[in-house]
Amino acid sequence: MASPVRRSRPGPRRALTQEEILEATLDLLDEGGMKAASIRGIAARVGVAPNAVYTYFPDKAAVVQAIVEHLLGLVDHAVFADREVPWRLRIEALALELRERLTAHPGAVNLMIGGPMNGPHALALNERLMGILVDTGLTPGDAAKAAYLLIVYVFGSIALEVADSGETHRLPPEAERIAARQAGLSAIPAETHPLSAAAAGTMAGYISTEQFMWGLRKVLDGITAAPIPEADTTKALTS
Amino acid sequence: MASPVRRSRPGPRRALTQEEILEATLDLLDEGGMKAASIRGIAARVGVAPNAVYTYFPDKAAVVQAIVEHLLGLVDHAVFADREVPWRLRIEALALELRERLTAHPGAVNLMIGGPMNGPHALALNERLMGILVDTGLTPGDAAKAAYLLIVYVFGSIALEVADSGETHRLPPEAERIAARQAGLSAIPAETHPLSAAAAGTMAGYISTEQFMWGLRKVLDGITAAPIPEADTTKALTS
DNA sequence: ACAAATACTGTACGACGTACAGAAGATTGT
DNA sequence: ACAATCTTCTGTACGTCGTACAGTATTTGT
Repeated sequence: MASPVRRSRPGPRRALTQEEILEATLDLLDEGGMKAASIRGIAARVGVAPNAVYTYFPDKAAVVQAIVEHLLGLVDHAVFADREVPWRLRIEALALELRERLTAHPGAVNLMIGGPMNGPHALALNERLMGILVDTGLTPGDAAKAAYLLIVYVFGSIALEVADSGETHRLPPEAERIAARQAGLSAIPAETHPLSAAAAGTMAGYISTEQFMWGLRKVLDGITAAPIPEADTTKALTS
Repeated sequence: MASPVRRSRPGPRRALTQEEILEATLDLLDEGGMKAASIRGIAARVGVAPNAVYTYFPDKAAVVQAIVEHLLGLVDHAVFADREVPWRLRIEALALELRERLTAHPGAVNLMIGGPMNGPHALALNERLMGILVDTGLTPGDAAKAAYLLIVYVFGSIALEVADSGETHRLPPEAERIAARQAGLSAIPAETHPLSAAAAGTMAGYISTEQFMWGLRKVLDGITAAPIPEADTTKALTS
């Protein structure tokens, strides 16, 4: 064993902390989008030479991963542990919280989808979701599958939502984005796409909170619904 | 009006086509991942100077967008138009087809989530899904919402699946990826995360076809399930 | 034959991630 | 107290990226 607790090692004191770098990165991400969050930009903002960042993180991918973890850590799971609250409410609140936290930093969402979500906070989220789901009587196996289904839905919604606004670093208000979609969708030719043309109004709201909640409730309905026996089409498809 | 059909304009004949460039890009994407699909790499592969690519596309973003459209275009929607087939089967087959087409090019999936999916093929997919859903008796409004729910689920699943494997340009076989996840998840501490630790086996299969189909069926169950009246928690949440 | 329009090449710029070498600073053993 | 040692940072540099600019070659319509 080496020295059990090394209070300090020889060498100058660090001018920064990992947190300071992450804060700076998040600021840059919010102000200028993904392309502004460069190693050189981060270094400039915290006032060091570009390569000094490599003292704190081995490479840029590590910074990105840490940012993702940092953001997931902002979600206070404990709030949703109260078993007095109906379980659907707990999940809906957790999903909304996640959506708010993440859409506040659109640039970071793309980074999140760019790599595996293995970190401790991602695991904690899984544990929290499973905890709520087993309370409903689901078996651990089904609870895990349902937890992932919810994760896929929430993160998929968020990813498609921020992607819809393109490279913007700060999402415009929801009403504005819906109006922009409305304008774009008004050009749908009714001859070739009658259904979409008729539902253009609804489609403009694909990225709305209302659609998010609607879909979430359908997912929750599906999780609790009795299985449909004749719907097992596995054999027909994998032939 | 200018000349209605300009067969050819002055200037040398083009040495390439947009399709050739897209093919080359897709090849590079498959061989070397996102970072290999550079303008310079594409140009080298088709045998021109880097900036010659700008004759066919205004910038790299346009190439990316075209790639996404190209991939979506590979999905043959017409196959799923047959109303004789049960609607759940049609949607499941369409979802599986999409998943297969897209996971075949993991590098392209990240690009897809990076920008809005406005193209004609994305719209065609929406129209196709709505067509199947209105066949079940859904109103056009609900059909649109349900179509987007399905899109979110399918693309979210795919995005998380390819993200789980990191930067690999070609996805390893499913069994291999599951085993890798299993190994990683075996380190979950049972004291702090008892549920996850107990369900590690199921969690390893989060990226499996089985989980994909399980979730899809739950979503379909949710879409067809009778609404749960007391589950309307909107007021409690938006207070 | 000539002028106009187009497709390409050559070159170059700024920004990126990051490797390498060296200088400055803080702690340790003596 | 001093020197050895280890760490943190700076300076510099390399290779790669997207792409702007100017020039050259090729095809067309007149």
